[in-house]
Amino acid sequence: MPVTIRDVARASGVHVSTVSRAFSAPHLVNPDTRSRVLAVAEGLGYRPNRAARALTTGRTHNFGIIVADIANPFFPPLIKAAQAHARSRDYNVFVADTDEDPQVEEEVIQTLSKQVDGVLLCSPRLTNKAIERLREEVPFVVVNRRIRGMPTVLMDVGQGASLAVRHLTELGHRRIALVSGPAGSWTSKAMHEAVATAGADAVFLGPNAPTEQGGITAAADVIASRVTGVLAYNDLVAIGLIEGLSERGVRVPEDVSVIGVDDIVAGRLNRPKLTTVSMPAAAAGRVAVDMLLQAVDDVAAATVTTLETSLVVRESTGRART
Amino acid sequence: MPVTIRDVARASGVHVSTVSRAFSAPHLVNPDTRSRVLAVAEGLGYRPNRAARALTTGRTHNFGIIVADIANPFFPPLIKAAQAHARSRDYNVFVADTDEDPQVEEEVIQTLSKQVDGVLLCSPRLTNKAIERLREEVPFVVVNRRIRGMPTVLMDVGQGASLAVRHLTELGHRRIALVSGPAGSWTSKAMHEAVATAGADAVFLGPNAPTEQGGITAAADVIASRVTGVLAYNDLVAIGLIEGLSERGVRVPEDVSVIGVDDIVAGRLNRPKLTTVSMPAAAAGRVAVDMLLQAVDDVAAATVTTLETSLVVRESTGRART
DNA sequence: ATACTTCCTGCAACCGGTTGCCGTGAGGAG
DNA sequence: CTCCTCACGGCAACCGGTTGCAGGAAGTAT
Repeated sequence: MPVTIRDVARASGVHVSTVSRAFSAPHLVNPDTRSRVLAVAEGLGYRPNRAARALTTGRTHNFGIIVADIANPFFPPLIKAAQAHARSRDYNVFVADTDEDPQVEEEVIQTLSKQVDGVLLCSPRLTNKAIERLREEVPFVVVNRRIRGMPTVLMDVGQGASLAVRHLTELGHRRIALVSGPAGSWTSKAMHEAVATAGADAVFLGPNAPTEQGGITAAADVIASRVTGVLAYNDLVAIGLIEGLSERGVRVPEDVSVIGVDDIVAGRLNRPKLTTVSMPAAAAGRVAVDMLLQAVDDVAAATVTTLETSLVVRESTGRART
Repeated sequence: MPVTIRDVARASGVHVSTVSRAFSAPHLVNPDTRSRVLAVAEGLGYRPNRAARALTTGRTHNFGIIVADIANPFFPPLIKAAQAHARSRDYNVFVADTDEDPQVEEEVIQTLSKQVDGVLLCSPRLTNKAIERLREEVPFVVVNRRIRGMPTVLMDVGQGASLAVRHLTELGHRRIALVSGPAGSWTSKAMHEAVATAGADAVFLGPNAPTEQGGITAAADVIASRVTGVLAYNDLVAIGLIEGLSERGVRVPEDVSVIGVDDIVAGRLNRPKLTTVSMPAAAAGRVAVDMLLQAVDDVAAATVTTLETSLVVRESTGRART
């Protein structure tokens, strides 16, 4: 029922190969013939079948984006930017949610591998080994995780953490806590290292769940540690922490300053408005797609792009009481 | 380089058609042969190419989900649920963001049409006419918009609005405002009608931008209208409204009760925690995929599924002052 | 022993495009 | 006028699978 290239050929009195070339190799066909063919195609409502084309060209013009949890507010802006950028390059994108399950992640990569030219792995949960192996089947670009020899886009949370600590010390805070996230994540490590070397008197609290509840729970530890400035693993934790502190009569920012990471919408809506390390998620999405486009024809390239983060000062940080 | 069905055939000494059947029609091949073929395939790391398969079967085993804005917190849970459900039925999903642009929406549908078995249109911005036309090319299921003769999943905001109004009247509020959203949206109309017939003394304020800023701006109108209960177009508006009211010295819920719609994360994080009409987004995603699966082989079906909403009472509503 | 099933497998066409190769005819050079 | 070049477009094979058809082998009924 759908109109194919042969219908167009028949209707315009040329061979299918000519129709094909009219679309994908214009310089090889007489301008008059071409415009006639295009007119007929238009009239018939013909659209080239990309899947069929992929069969011979080996280019699907599709990408895959794999994330652990679409509903995590950190990812949608990244996906949105990546998708928009891909579209501008005439690529469509599959999006798959692995529900934090490495097993699912592997399966998804498998089923996607033949229908895409490359995959964006956002904070993958698979082991390095598994990723190396799957790389044989489809090109990857990894976001927010360091894997040797693989094209990578990193958002420099370490640098962001330094910014945050500097901001706190400039406000006069001497004792600072890092309320960290799950043990062993790349992000946690980078933050830990940055805070440790930032030259302040630092205490490390955690691991904690990377959620609002994790922050609420951590409030007691923060109070016990007698710090006046806190850098939280992410905005959700920061928001929970502020809530936990206020339940215990500690005020933000009057008594304790709190900084989050991610700059999600909820932080801007929070009262006090959250001071936070803003992640260049949209930029990361675009860069990753660019690297994917490059990886498509130049398999060897294994660049590492590191994106700067920035500090957004709002209302949850203030001068230390003297 | 990737291993094909012919490689497997050669390596296991059978014809390609036998390999094909070993995978997709097991009952047609001798159990011994089958297990031998599967073993060889496994050893070679063979994966059937779904795109190639689609060419002959006419089933791509892909769906498309089209939304106006992935970053709108309402959509990710829906996408997540739809994707997970689709995966359990062995379907992959494309996700496309149209940036609220009907033109882009149409283009995206066009390029996707041949690579998917159906498309989920979430709150489409296209005209009915355009959608009817595109329907010729690919089956649709429409979410959150009413289009005659088309499979549809609706979340009953009207019923949710009734719930909200009833909650307010039970708390003793006599004058109620509906702070509506953009003019002409299906949602706005449904809410308007529900509030108008809910039997309270109602005033209608708007149209407003469906954002936090829209809510802040509407605060003045709300105060001027001397209501004590408000139903906002969505949670963002409600949060903005609460902020706008508090800037003007009006307290929530002591002076005015506010109810939102959507139940986004930010509402739960807000202070006061937002009372809201919760939308069954995940259920909608699952149901929509089920309808899509059905539409794939039974083009005629044009069911309308309406999902109930529920009221989540938190802290932004309270008893009217007597 | 013959005829009829049933089960299994091979053959080859086909899905919708792409592309290397070749033939044709027009135009330019000599 | 002849020869060469080259732009154009047709032919057919191919991409990786699927599937209707047919045929051979084995089993069963007569």
